[in-house]
Amino acid sequence: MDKFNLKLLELVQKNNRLTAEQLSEKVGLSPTACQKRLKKMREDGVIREDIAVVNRSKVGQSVTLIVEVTLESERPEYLDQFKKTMRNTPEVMQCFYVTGNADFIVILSAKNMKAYEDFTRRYFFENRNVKRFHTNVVMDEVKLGLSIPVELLEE
Amino acid sequence: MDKFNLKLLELVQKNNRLTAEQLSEKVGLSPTACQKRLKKMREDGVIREDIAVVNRSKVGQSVTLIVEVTLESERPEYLDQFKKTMRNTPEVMQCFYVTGNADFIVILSAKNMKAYEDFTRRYFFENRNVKRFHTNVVMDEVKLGLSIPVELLEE
DNA sequence: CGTGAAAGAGCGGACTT
DNA sequence: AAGTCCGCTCTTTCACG
Repeated sequence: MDKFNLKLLELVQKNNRLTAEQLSEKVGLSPTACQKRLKKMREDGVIREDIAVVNRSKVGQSVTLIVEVTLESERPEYLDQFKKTMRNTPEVMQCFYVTGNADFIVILSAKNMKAYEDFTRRYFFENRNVKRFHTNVVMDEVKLGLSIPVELLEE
Repeated sequence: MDKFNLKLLELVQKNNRLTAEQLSEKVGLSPTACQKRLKKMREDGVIREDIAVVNRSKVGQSVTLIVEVTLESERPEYLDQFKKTMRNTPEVMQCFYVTGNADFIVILSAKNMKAYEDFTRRYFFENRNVKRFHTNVVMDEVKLGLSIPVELLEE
């Protein structure tokens, strides 16, 4: 993790379709060196995945919700079961197991509030292990990213 | 937005480095048709960006926190000021303005708890407009994505 | 890490349905 | 309007210095 790799990460976190040549100009290495480094970071799992981000509002997904979920029991088998369900549920974009008042924080996407109501029925009300949940409706996506600022990274 | 585009979106949301040929096999169109469709979706903003996702734990960012923030005043000028600060703060990965108990939900990344403590001092305790905040420490990133499930999309 | 050649992928034009 | 085929160009890849 030297400054070249950090610079590469900074760039590809914003845009992973830059060519090796474009990267090389900004990084100060040869194109091939950039590619070799990126390949290694992908193999090592430093770069976890390369994805396209879709604009929700352009594909009929107009509401985003953040739900705090508390389970009846925090026994491992119930936790794992809940995690598995969240992973396999398409509406769920993100899910975190957390300390604090709630057990899970779930970020999900829906076509409209009716669709979310249906979701709560299926996954929360009909799940005996869900003790309670509290819904926050997103009014403004102030900032939305998965990127890590290079200022915070270490060599 | 026909079924071909939806299939393409499904694929590139998981991996945008697939070649046009690989896509064509799964989609059932020619490679060129896939490229043209993707190009158009990028131009139209349906695909918003193409990014590499970095594994935080491998670059010295070991803790993720989800914070519910309540402001003293919800007057527009204060809201906007807080939003602007969040957008410009590198530690903040995501920030949502929400209805519910809190005003904002902030997802942020830090090197360790000490670094988060410093963060709270700077941005929460020293901000007179922050009435209270509640921190959830992420123990497990169960699911982490910005993707939209294709099952939910409409043609 | 850089160079250079070979293989592969992307891009655009012309033609077809 | 959209898809396919084909050829050119740019990119990636890999062996070697």
